[in-house]
Amino acid sequence: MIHSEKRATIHDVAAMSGVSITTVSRVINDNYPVNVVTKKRVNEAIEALGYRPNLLARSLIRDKTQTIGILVPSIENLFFSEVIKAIDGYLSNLDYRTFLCQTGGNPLGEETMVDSLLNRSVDGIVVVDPRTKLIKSGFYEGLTRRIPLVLINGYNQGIRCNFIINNELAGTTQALEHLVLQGHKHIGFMRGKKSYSYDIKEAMYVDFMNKHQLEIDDMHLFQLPGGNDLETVKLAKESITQLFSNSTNMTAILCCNDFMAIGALNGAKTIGLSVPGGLSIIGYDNTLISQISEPPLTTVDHHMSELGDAAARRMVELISSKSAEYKKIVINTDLIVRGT
Amino acid sequence: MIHSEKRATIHDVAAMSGVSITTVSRVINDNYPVNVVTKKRVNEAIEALGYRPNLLARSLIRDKTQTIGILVPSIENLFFSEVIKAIDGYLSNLDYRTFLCQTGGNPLGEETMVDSLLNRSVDGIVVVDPRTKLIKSGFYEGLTRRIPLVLINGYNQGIRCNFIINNELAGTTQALEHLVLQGHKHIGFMRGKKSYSYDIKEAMYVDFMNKHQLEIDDMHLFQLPGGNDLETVKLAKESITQLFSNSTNMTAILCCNDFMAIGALNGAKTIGLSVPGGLSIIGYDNTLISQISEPPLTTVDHHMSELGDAAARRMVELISSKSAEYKKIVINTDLIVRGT
DNA sequence: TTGTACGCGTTATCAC
DNA sequence: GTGATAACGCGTACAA
Repeated sequence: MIHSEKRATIHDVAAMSGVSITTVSRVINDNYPVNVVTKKRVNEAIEALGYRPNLLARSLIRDKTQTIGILVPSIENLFFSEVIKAIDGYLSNLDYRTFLCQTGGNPLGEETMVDSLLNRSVDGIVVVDPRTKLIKSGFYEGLTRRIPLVLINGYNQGIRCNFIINNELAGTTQALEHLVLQGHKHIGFMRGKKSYSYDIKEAMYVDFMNKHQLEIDDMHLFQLPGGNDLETVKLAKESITQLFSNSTNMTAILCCNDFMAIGALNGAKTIGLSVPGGLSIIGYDNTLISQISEPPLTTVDHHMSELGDAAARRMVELISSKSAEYKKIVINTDLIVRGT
Repeated sequence: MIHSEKRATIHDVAAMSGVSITTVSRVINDNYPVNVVTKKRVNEAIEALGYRPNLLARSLIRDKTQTIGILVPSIENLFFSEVIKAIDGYLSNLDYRTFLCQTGGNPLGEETMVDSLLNRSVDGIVVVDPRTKLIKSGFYEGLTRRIPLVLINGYNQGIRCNFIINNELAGTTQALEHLVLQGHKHIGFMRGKKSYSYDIKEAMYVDFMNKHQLEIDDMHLFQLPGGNDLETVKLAKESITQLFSNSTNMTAILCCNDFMAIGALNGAKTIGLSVPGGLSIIGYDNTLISQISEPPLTTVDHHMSELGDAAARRMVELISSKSAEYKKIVINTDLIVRGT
C-alpha cells in the first residue's frame, strides 16, 4: 500500500502567499505583529493547502513535545485503567498526548520504558505503581532531577520524588471501625503475597485489633498466593469455604481488594452462609465489580480518578516550574457501604 | 523545579572520540564499514557520555517515528482495555510506542485525535470501534490513503479500508443454537440503544428465530436505553424483574454484552428465579465479570486479544508495504458454556 | 575508511 | 512589518 501524498510545509505556504516562512510562522503562532492583509493571504494559503505544522520539527527546536509518558504494570487491571483514563483525560484537554507503556510490573520493564521515553523527549513521566526496588535504589531520585516525574503510590519515607498516594491507613481504619461499630469482634484479614500496600494494610489491621483488644488468631489472617487478578477470586473463594468447613468464630473480613472480596462472597454463597448475616465482607478499591455483585459489595473507595487527576495536575505544575519542592499528595478514601 | 542537565549529542561524542559525526552515526546505526579501533573509541565515548540518539531528530529526517496512535472511545471499558493491551503488547516488542487517545465515542473526538496524530507524524493509526458516521462519510477512506490505518469493528460493506472484525453472526448463532439444543423455544433478546453490533445481532436473532419457526413477541425483545456500562446492569435487572412480575413464557435470553447478562442474572436472583433452571442467560464478550459472577456466566468469547494482535500484525504489514489491498480479517468466536 | 556539507520543517535572532 | 539566516540533532549523498 502506498501512502505518498506529501504534506504541505511552511515553505509551500510561504510560496503560495508570496511571503517568507518567517511571516508564515508568525501568523501560525500569533506571536509577532503581522499586517492584517498579509495575515489574511497567509491564512487563505494555509486553508487551501491544508497545511498543518509538523510538530516533530517544532519540538526539536522548542525542546518541548507536548507529550507525557505513562508507565503502568498492565493496562487491563481495573484499578490502573481508571487512573490512566483520568491522567490522559486531564492532559488531553491541555493538548498533551500520552504514551502508554506497559512494564509488566518488573523493574527491567520500567527502566527500559523510561529510557525509551527519554529518547523520545517526553515532557514528563508518570509512573503508576513503581517498583519498590527502583525507588530504593535511587533510580527514580536520579530520574526526577532530569525530567518532571510523578509517582503514583509506592511511597517510601525519605525519597526525594513527587508522590500521589492513597491513604491506605485511613481506608483500612474506616473499614475496621465500621465493622466494630456493627458489633463485630472476630474480624479476619485477607491479603495477597507481596505488595507494599498489603503490608501497610496488614500493619494497620494488627495495630487496630490490638488497640481494640480484639484477638487475631491464625484463622483470621489469610495470605493468598495471588494478587489482584481473576485467579485471586478463586483462591479467596476456596479459602473461605475451607475455613468455614472447619469451625471458626469469624463474623467479618476485610479484604485487600475487590477481587478477594468477590471471591469471599462467592465462597460464602456456595456454602450457604448468608452475607452479611453470617459474614460481613468489606472489599477495597471500589472497582466496578463491587457494584455489580449481588449483593453489591461494601468497599473502600480510593477515588482513582482523583488520584489520576492529581497526578496530571502535579505534572503540569512541574513542567511549568511552579513548584521547587518534592511533594507528597495524599488522596482520601471513603467507605462505601453497600450490601455486604 | 529545574531540570537542566543537558543530554549529550552526536557532536559531543564526535568531539570526544576525535572523529566526525558521520562516523559516530555509522557506529550507531551499523550501516557502513567503520574501522574496528575507531568503532571502539566511539563506543567508549558513547558509554562515557551516556549518549543516546535523539529520536525526534532521527524521525524528522527518516520520516518514521516508530509511533502508532490508538483511538478508542474510552479506555476503562473492559472490552477495549483488553484490545489495547494486545495491540500495545505486540507493537511494544517491535520497539513501537503507542499514543493512547480517548475519543469519548463521538465523531468530533475521533477527527480531532486523528488530526493530532497526523501532526505528530505517527507511522499508523488503529481505531477501535470507529464511528459509523465517519466510515460512511468517507473520512476513513480518505485517511487510509494518507497513512496506514486499521479499523477494529465498525465494518461496512464496500468501504475501502482495512478491517479487523468480530464474527458477530457466528457468535450469535452459536449462542442461539446452544439454547435451542437445550430445548428452549421461548428465547428473548436484549440489546442497547444504538450500535452497529447490536443491529447485526438483532437481525441475526430475528432471522434465526424465523428459520426455526420460533415466535418472537414484544415481550421477547428488550431495547435498553443504555449501552455498555454500569448503568446498563441496573437497567437490565429492572427489565427482567418487571417482565417476570407480569407473566411470560420466556425461558432463555441472549444478551448483547456481559453487563446486560449480569443485570439479568441479578434480576432473576432478586425475584427468586433460578438460573439456569428457570431462566437461561447467555452473555456476550467474555469479559472478566462473566467469570466472577455466581454462577459464572455462559457467554460468547470474542477473543479480544486476538483481535488486537491481528490489528497490530496488519498494521506492521501495511507499514512495510507488504500488502497492496484492503483486507477484512474476521476473528472467530467461541461459546463459553459456564453456569447460566 | 573517513569527512564535508546539505536537508528534514520548524522557531529564534538579527537585521532592515 | 518583514525577511535572511542560523539553529535544533540527526542521516546521508558526495567527495576524498
